[in-house]
Amino acid sequence: MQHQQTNAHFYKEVADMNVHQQMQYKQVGGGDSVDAGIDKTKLIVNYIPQYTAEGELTSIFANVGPLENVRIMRDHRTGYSYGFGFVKYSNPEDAARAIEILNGFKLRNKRLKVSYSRPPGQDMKYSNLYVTNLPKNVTEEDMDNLFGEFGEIIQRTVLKDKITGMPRGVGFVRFSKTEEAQSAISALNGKQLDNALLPLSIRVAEDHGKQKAHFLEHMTYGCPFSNGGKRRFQSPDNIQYDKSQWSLENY
DNA sequence: TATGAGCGG
Repeated sequence: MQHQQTNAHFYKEVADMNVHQQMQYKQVGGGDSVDAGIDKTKLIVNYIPQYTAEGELTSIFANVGPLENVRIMRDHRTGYSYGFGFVKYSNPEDAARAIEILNGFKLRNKRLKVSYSRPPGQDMKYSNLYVTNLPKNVTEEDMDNLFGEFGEIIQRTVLKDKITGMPRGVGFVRFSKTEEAQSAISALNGKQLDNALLPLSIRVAEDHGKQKAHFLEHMTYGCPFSNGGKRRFQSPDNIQYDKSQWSLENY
């Protein structure tokens, strides 16, 4: 029984993640399964809160080692953040450590997900699926069992009624690859599940992100409280966050 | 009928 990691704080962070995140973490930590041709200095950061500036992300990631580049992806007109970005380190060892240390890092209302960026040109388009007519007692685990055989599930949610907390029979499943999502559609769309009133309906989810960015652009247009027609979201570099939660000296 | 933000320059 030998553990490589001895840091209790880090274990707690991992324990707080959901099962899928832990699987992903092990995969990255294990290395072999995702190695083929990836740039070991380039990371993708997901679940970046709105109103996070590049400077703030830099101040977090630069604690691990020197950076080449930090970028948060935004709607180019409104500046509305898509909630993910890229961090490039000078050294691959630092990038690996950043995954270990900062994956799951709590930033305001989110937990950052830090992982290696995929090689360019790998196709993830149309890999997010919108599912309806799920059984009313469906759980996240049921979703994993139902969809897991068609590929690597990146993320899934069962939408719940805001008041009762009961599943609404609606959910999202995001696969790693286009063809995985496609095969799930072909196999499961129209399938009658036990406990469900109607046959499953599965479609590629629409890209509401762009729509929302566009909508918000019109919100600020001509609004007396907007900043003089400069239709950009403020991304202050001086947002405070609680550094006490993640002292790097422990690592 | 639809979340939160999973792959750019």
